[in-house]
Amino acid sequence: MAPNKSQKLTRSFYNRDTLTVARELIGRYIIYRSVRGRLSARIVEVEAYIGEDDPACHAACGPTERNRLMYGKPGVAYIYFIYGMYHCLNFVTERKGFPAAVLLRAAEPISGIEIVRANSSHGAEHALLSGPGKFCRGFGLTLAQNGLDLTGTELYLEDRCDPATEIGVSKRIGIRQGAEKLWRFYDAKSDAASQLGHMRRRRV
DNA sequence: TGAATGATGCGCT
DNA sequence: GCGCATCATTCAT
Repeated sequence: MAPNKSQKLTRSFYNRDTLTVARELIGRYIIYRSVRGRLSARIVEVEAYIGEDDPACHAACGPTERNRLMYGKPGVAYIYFIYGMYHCLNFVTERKGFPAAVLLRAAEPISGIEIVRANSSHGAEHALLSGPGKFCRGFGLTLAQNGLDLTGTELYLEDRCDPATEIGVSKRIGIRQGAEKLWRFYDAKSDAASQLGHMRRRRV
């Protein structure tokens, strides 16, 4: 059998229930063909933000210029600027008109690690992309990439998956409203996924 | 080992 | 003017 040529996830993948998409994103590979070279990483932590009824969702107060991509077609990158210095990357999900997205919170660097390290400046390899702000910093993603179509060639997810042996579920991190929803998914065995409190791993 | 805090700029009420 | 889907550093225990 010929080796599998890795395929891109299509728009129909994103055009589904957001929690399903979020769960299925764990273990997938994200590819970014940056001007500095090709970067890839394995996704290990995500969070879902779903609709105007979700008080933590950027669309909670209805459509604005900032969140308009969330109302658009699925399979698009929604990137926003936060806390004066960080960017966060989301994948828009569900049908056009319904605002929802999955926030990428952490990944394991796979290739282009030297570029990630140069963007990040310091830290252990497994920690380079372990956080939504750190991921965008390491990959070099900014508002300039906001709105990129994930079915294009610059930024996309591969169909290929290295599934987690154990997927954890928890409350979302860093929010106040809607904090009780268990809409965070992570690879429980990954060093790059942020662990919480008592689950924190011991040093080796 | 964990809690508190400063950095820093923009969107929105 | 306030609060924010963060992070690194400082401080307390």
